Amino acid sequence: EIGTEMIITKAGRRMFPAMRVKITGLDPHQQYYIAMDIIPVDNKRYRYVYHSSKWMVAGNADSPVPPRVYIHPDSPASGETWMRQVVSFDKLKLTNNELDDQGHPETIICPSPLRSFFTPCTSTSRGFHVIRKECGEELSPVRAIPAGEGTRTFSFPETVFTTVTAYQNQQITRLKIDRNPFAKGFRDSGRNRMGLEALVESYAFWRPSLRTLTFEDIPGMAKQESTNNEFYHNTDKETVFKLDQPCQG
Amino acid sequence: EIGTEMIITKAGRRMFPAMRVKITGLDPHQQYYIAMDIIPVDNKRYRYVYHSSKWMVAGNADSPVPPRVYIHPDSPASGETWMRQVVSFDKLKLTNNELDDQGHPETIICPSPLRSFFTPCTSTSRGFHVIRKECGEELSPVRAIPAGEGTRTFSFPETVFTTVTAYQNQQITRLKIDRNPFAKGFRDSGRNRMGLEALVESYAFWRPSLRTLTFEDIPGMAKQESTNNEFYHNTDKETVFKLDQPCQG
DNA sequence: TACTTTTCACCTAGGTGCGAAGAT
DNA sequence: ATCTTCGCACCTAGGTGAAAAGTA
Repeated sequence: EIGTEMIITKAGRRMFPAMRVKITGLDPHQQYYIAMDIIPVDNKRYRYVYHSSKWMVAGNADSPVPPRVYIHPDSPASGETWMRQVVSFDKLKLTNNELDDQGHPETIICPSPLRSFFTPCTSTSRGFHVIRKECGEELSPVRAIPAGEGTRTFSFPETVFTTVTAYQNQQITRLKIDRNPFAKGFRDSGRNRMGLEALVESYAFWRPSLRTLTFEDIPGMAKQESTNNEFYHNTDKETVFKLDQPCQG
Repeated sequence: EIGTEMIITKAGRRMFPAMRVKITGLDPHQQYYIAMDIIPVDNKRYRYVYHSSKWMVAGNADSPVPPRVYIHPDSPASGETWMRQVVSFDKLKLTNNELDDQGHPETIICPSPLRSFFTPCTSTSRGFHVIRKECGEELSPVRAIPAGEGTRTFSFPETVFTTVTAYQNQQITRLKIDRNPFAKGFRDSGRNRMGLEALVESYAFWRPSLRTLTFEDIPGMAKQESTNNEFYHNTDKETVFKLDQPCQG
């Protein structure tokens, strides 16, 4: 699998594709928050080496950034509401601006390594959080998500990405231009489109466009789901950042 | 005062200007819904008579329409959140489509008289509802707002409007074009702009662009505020629809 | 040199009133 | 004849990557 790249800017840039999840097994009458954050895969910094088309370790990450949580704008809502349709995080934005969104952090999430010297490739993965709404308790974008009984976190190792300020891998640029409606202005009509389907296949992020959060034990929500959490402590980068295999040239 | 006009369409049309309110006196830690609906001023239907620039009674209204409530998208939220800034209903839309929004009535509100033969002038006024969030209770766009202890309704007689499918009073058209950014393409640069400030003054809807909902007794919220509710049972239309006094010609 | 920020043309998405066409 | 609907040009608002300019 190949980790994809996400642009980060000062003003905030959307992820593409956006995370979309289907939720099953909630208590229909219980209120829930749904939130998302991103966590670093390791404490390394990476740079893209063009001649080998590989991400290489290039030092250690910056000091950790204060936690930043994106609370889905429909929160809180009943389990029934959440389960009725696909939950999309398309309004979420990535930024490298530590200051600005302290005050009004509506739709902005902060990636861990910011203003890194080289292409920041301290790749991040996402955790999904489903929090039972307790009376009076309120979630804050600038506090970490409360761990414990009512919180359950899901993560998807294959949705790893690299934060960049400019795309490094040209195949990723092609995919973004081809799939993102807002980039239509850069599309090549006809030629240069060959192999795009194959490209999509090699990027796990794109392939199953929808992921499922399944709750089998609703009332307690105590049993923590561990979908490959070892992944995040994996020191072997090669399993995360496999070499791009050039598709056309 | 002169009642303004609002376009209604099948797809739904925003009100302009949108209702904006400031809320004071809520319990900061209590959760509240805020909702809005519109109610008919009387059961008459009106038509606009051009040569006299007046709205005249032209029969009775259609049978009443099922209640439709617009729940502010930020609902539910804490009193603190609601009071922090101005609450705007700019996403609310008016429609004459009874069927379509039964299923997904997110941002659509249904005016009482629909498909009326003449210009439907069964003017409607708005009620603002602030509902304390009870545990488990959920508000529905297709049910009437629950009356009683936790609900409090405000109404502003001066914000009466007439639902139309095409503007009748040309002065209102001028005001809309001049003030609504989305109608910029129809603006006359320079001339024809004289007297617009005076026009705004004569339309109560525009004048205080912000209204206040004040709660003096928070815990019970039992005392029902009656801001000129007699108005809505007033049979003298002349107090509602005064003659437009042509400003320029 | 190696990264980051800014600006820009080009899109999507959707809110305007107008005028022609449709409906009753 | 009177009202409603639809398509349209013209806006606002904002999401793209490219390329130029900035930074260290």
